[in-house]
Amino acid sequence: MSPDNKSATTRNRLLEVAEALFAQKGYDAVSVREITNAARCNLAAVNYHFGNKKTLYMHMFRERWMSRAQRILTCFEENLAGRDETSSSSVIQALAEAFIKGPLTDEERLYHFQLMTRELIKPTDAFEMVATETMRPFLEKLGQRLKPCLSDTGDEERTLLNILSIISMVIYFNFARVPVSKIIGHAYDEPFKDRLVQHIVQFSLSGIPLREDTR
Amino acid sequence: MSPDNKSATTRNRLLEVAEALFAQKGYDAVSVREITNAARCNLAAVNYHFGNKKTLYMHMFRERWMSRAQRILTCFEENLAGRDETSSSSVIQALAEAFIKGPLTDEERLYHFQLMTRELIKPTDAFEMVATETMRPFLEKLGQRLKPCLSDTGDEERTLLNILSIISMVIYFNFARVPVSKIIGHAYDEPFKDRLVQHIVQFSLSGIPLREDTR
DNA sequence: TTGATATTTAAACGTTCGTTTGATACAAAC
DNA sequence: GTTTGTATCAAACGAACGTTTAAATATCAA
Repeated sequence: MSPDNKSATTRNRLLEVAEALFAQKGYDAVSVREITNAARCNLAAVNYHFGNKKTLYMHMFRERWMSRAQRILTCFEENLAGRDETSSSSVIQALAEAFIKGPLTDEERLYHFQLMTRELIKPTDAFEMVATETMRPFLEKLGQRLKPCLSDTGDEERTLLNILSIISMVIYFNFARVPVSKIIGHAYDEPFKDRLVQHIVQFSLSGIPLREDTR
Repeated sequence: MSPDNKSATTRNRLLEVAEALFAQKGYDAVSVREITNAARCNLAAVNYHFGNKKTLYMHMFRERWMSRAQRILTCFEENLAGRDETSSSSVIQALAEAFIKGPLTDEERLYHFQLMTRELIKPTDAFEMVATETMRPFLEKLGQRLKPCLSDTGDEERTLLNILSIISMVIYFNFARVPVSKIIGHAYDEPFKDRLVQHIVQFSLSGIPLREDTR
């Protein structure tokens, strides 16, 4: 093969279509024939390049999912670089924007969350890989950014729960786009994404706006 | 068949094991043979009682998932009946407890969220059914309870986003139990569930605790 | 007890699955 | 020109799939 002048090798096409199909349908619902047809190559190519279907899945997760997660993390830090890094609202806004607006196309973001959610429901070896190599470092970095902003309650667990709650909103408004769109009544266009980011920051900082007599 | 003296009929056993298997593995990963073996009946029983595999799935969702969602809703209202119904913290606590502690066994709750999450990733006809018959009425009821507590910002959309944010935490801390457990460092025992409920209420009411100079 | 109906059974249907095989094409190396 | 290694191909393998069939069995009112 020529070294890497063209990235659309059979191997790369396989990884690309495998990701789309596995994300949309799930591992068991996608056949090797479906993948190789979409990648315009021979049925045996999966076994030649990756050994078997399962190993193709693992390589796809490592070479596509994790590198994209890295792009989100990079985006988070770039968002933060242009702002006041010691402000809690800056950190939260940078986080929410990295996920909800972020460097990913709508399609990429959809696949990204579909794949991760499938792993959450029924973890495979890919989940362990992602947990140790991507999630934990990300949580650590996020914790380092946020802890200086939090009032020190002396309760490490509470701090973690607060961080996880922010993440829960970011993830929810990303992954449940279809039902959220239906409930709110319009699509995930750019103004609405801005609105969502603003809402997440505000909710994280002060919760829901209450009437004084109903606490 | 005798009317309903014993509920462990072949039909009911099929619905029961189908739910567990579909939740754990997903529709495509479960074979009819696996279901009928687990239900200790003949391979043809699925087609005799339900016509085909897909219809078994739909019946399972209607007769098991939705009736259980109803139990959660009932639990929410019972939780609320014993408290100050006009207090926002009471409403949020009743909601969080209904889901996180709730009337379901750990196994039931796991299946419940696994099935719903699979529908969120890749909706089937079951999702439409659940959305109109279960989710929308639930959201309406929750809105009626919460709106009197919220300061009237005159912004209907913001109110909806606030409600969805509370729901996002409730769902996240339920459905992502495995990674949350790993991150926090211990299991979902009763004290931790109480802790979670308390955290969700507090976070919803006032967000994260901040140092004054880092807003 | 009989006849009708409901349910269960073993066996087979045709299809699709993941994987393997052996042949072929095409480079660069010697 | 031959060798060597990489890549692709069509064809076939056995296994498992969802579904169908027809016979056997169970149930129960008349």
